[in-house]
Amino acid sequence: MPTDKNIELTINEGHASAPPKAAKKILDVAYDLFYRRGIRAIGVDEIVRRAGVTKPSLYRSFPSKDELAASYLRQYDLEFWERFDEAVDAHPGDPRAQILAFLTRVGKRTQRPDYRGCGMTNAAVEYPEHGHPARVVSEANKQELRRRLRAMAAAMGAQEADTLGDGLLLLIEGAYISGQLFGLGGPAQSVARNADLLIEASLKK
Amino acid sequence: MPTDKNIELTINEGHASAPPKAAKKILDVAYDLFYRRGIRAIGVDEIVRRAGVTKPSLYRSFPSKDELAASYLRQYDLEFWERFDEAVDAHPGDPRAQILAFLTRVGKRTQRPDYRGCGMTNAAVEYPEHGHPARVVSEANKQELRRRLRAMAAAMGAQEADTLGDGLLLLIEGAYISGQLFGLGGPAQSVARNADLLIEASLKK
DNA sequence: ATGTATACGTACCGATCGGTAACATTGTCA
DNA sequence: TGACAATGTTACCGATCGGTACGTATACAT
Repeated sequence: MPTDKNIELTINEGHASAPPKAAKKILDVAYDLFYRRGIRAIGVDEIVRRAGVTKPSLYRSFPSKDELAASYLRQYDLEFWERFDEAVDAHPGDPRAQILAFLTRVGKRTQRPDYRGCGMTNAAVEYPEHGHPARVVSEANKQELRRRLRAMAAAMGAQEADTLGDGLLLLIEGAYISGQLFGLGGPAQSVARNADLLIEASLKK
Repeated sequence: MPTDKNIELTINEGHASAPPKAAKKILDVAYDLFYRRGIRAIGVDEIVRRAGVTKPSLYRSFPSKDELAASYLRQYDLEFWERFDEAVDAHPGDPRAQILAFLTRVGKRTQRPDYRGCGMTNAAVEYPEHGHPARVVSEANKQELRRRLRAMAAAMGAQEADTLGDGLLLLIEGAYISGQLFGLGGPAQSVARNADLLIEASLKK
């Protein structure tokens, strides 16, 4: 009598001998399709077809397509913070280097041929209605990102720490969007350089 | 035997005594709905219903929903450059003041309760497929914006003019997205201040 | 062996999607 | 009055949308 399969699925995983559950295959396929082509653009039929399962299997693990989309974003959230913390951990006690390491990697990813930006950002654009399950996850992720960027700006000793933190967030969001708008050679490749200039200007007395 | 009603509609308009054409009502309603709620989220039935016309009228003036979306964006493009040039014309020969005037107004607009970002940017997120009619218009708009920002950065005398122009574009796109993600009090309100800092840093020898 | 619970599939639902065929009505200008 | 173009009306199309009722297969415990 599972109360919430989606959550169970994220905390469970990897019993070594457990057969590949249908829910996992569904979420994996949904992740890929939702991210690459958009949530509204993908129907549940295509998801179950490519996952090699049937529709009732989807609706036994996920209460609705909207909730499946929210589960996709929760998974995205996990992997996002892995990437973020990887850059942070690489430069202990040096927030400026942490930011630049993160943005250097973002800038590189945006130059990949089929880069599709940030799944969180894209979902918020697709679902402007407040309270939509997917949007709720997206907003929470961005709030937390903003909080951390402002904290890092303060740790750098910026005079207007909140302004700098927000400025970095604007550059990041701009890189996500420009990456998928311009493709190779687009403005997103200079996100780290511009962040560095902005930080420099914000630290100057 | 109209070859292209959409274009005729933008160059015509305003015969004073002409009865309000169906095509105009359709485009006006589509503009509002597509911008506020998204293109994929709105069906043609809702458009014609709210426009007080019928579906055949829509398809007599627009070959498809995708082309209607493209027409909406062409209209958006016109109004966008009106706003942009308004800021430019207010400060002749002073590109830095032009940028800041434009960004100050963008920052203010992002703080409105139901701000929905840039119609161009949103359309590109909704339609990642290359060659989609809506995306084509959106990409052209952004290419031109990039070109102008880089030219203005060069006119300011920035050492890395292209880097600064691209940095300003990143801030702008970030403001569009953050405006609809965070609502009131979001990071987009500081876009002009951050742009000013970035420009300052880029001009310093 | 038999009950029981879980996992899965077949087949279907009403609603809506974008788009069209065929015809009636209107206003304008000659 | 007649011709024409624009719009409206009604009804329809096949495809797809998200979602479900219901039967079946499998595994395990007793």
